[in-house]
Parts: sequence; structure tokens; C-alpha cells
Amino acid sequence: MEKMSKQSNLQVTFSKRRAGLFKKASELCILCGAEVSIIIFSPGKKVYSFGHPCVDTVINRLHSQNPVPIDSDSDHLVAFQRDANIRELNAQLTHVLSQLEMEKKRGDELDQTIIAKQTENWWERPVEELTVQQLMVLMAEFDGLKNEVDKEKEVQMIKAVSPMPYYAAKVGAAGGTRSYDVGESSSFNPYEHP
Amino acid sequence: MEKMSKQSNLQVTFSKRRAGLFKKASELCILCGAEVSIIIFSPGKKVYSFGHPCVDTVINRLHSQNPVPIDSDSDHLVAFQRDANIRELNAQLTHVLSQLEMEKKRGDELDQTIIAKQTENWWERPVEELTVQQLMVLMAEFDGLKNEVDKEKEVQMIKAVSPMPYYAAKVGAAGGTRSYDVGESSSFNPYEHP
DNA sequence: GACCCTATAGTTAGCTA
DNA sequence: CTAGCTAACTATAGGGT
Repeated sequence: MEKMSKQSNLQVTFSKRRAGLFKKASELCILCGAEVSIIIFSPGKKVYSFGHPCVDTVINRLHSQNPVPIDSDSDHLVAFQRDANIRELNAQLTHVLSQLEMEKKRGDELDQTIIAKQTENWWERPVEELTVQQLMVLMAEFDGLKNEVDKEKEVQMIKAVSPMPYYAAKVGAAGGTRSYDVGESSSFNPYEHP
Repeated sequence: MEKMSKQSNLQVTFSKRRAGLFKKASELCILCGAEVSIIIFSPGKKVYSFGHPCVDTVINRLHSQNPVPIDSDSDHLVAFQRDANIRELNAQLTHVLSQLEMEKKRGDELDQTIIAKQTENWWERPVEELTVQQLMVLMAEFDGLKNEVDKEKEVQMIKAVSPMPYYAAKVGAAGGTRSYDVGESSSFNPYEHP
């Protein structure tokens, strides 16, 4: 493993791996309750940081453990780091919120699809809840469907015995490409569809 | 994702993930020529660190690169406020991330539901795609359904003329609470349901 | 602790847009 | 720089020794 040669690839990889590293760090914090602080200087000398609970907390903790005199400027650095953290967190939050919106939308659309299917197919409800009018529609539908299914059955049985295309086509003409979902053949629907 | 409950597993996971994090960090240094410093406090309050070229170098660089001298007592209030902001943002981010996970899961489950329904209801497919065996099942079903719908129709018509509970109950006994979805009354399904 | 194993979940290089 | 994609590749939980 060596330093990447192409500058463009290097920058993309840096961004991706930095994000991956921060993600791993946050997982470590959450899973194990650890306190983690990461400071990165990019090849372009930009600074990026991650901290939980925040960078300075962890660094101060380190300093208090290993007694290192804090110089006068440290406060400013701490302040800068916190600002960077806030910007980073805000960016993440915005991004995640938009993702959340999209996922919610998708879920709701799927819900709508399922609900639509349920209200659309009134004939799938218990028979006691249907009106006499609906029941008569159903009976007529059953008769018609039975007829067409019967025809298709005969077509297939004839095909099985004599597989000549001419003969089969003649008998099977009534079949067409019709679907046998009860609903699609109904010409009278007693329910309103809002 | 939450803090692991079992303490033994947690310690193992912490060690493994810490090693993984340091490895990722060193890869970032090598691949991209970045300077990285990581400080970790374990749940057991031990400190671990990674640094390239070394921790102090990176921290000092951070200090020297950001000379922002502000030294007054009001700093503490400002700092406190910013810490509060960071904590708040972190909390929001965590919360939103978990919501996002849930929404994704919900969406996927709905997808599964829809797919399952489509493969389950073989009788809703075009009649040409069904086997003779399936067609015969359909015909028998249509007959049975037509019978039961017919009975229900008569029950309701009798109810409409003479609303006496005794008479209606006697005639309507065959109806029960059965649903008239074709699938639920099939005793023979030529398709396998894995 | 360290090391090994395996299934599976997650990461990412290189590419496109 | 950001996002999506895919085919490798990698990390790791949970189980051993």
C-alpha cells in the first residue's frame, strides 16, 4: 500500500475514507461508550475533526492524565475545534434529515399502494358485508369467469394432444390476453372510488 | 445501534474495533499522506492513542495553525453554550439516524409484503399462464363461490321482506363468517409456497 | 488477553453523471 | 465536491482454542 498517485482519485478517496473513519469512530462510541477524538490534516492542509462528546473534552482529559502545561493559546484552538464540530454536525444532520424525508415518503407511498389495493377490491370482503346488488354482480362474474377458464382449459388440453398451431389458434380465440382478476372484468362497481 | 449490554462482549468488541479504527487511520495516512491523531478513552477509562507522525505533532499543528486569541471571562459562557449546542446536535443526529434506520426497515418490509402478495396469488395471473390443473381448481372455486354468494343473496332478500331474526338465521346458516377471497377457500394449491 | 474461524454485513475504488 | 452504482474486498460478532 502506497500513497495514491492521481491527485483527483486521492481527494475522493480521502473524503470517503475520512467519512468511513468518523463513522467507525462514532460506532465505537455508541457500542462501547468510549470517548474518542480524531484530528486529521488533509494533504491540502485542511483540518477535520471528530469528537465525542467533543474534541477538547477528550484532549483536556488526556492532558490532565499526562500533566502537560496548557499553553495560553489552547482556548482559542478549542473554540475553533468546537465551531468545526458544529459545522460538521449541522451538515450531517441536514443530510440525514433529507434522507429521512425520502425514506418516509417511500414508506407512505407503499402504504398508499397497499391501502388502495384493499379498498379497491370490494369483493374480497366478507360476504355478509356486501349488498344484494354486489352479490348479483359477483354471481354474474363467477359465471363468466368459469366459462372463460373452461375455454382456456380446453385449449391447453387440445394443445397437449395435437400441438398443431392452426387448430389450437382456432379454438383458443376467445381467450385473448385477458387477466382473470375478478375486479378487472367488472363493468359495474357499487362502491365509489374517491 | 446501541451500547452493548454484555460486558464481556463489549470489551472484546472494543479491542477489535479500536484496532480496526487505528488500521483505517494508518491506511488514510499512507494512501493520502494525511496527518492523523486519534485519542480514545475506553469504557474502563484507559487511554489509547494513534498518531502520524505522532499525536503531539498533530495537536501542536492544530494549535499553531489556528491562532485566535480571545481571553476573557465571558469565554466560559460562550464555551458552555457551544458545548450545549454540540451535545444537542449529537443527540439530534443520533435520534434522526435511528429514525432513518426504522423508516428504511419499514419500507423494505412493505416491499416484501407487496412482492409476497404478488407471488402468492397465482390465480391473479393471466389465464394463459396457468396450468390445466390450476384452471380446474379455478372452475371448482367459481362454482362453490357462486353457490355461497347465491345463498347470501337470498338471506339478504328475505331479511329485507320479513326482518324476523329466527327465519333469517335458519336460511343463512351456510354463510358463516367466511371470506370470499378465492385463495382462502382453495384446498389445493398447485404452486409451492417456500 | 491472543489467535483462529466463518458467515454476513459493511466498506470502498473506480466509474458515471 | 456530491451522489449513485457495482464488484471486489474487508471487518467483525460470536463462537471456538
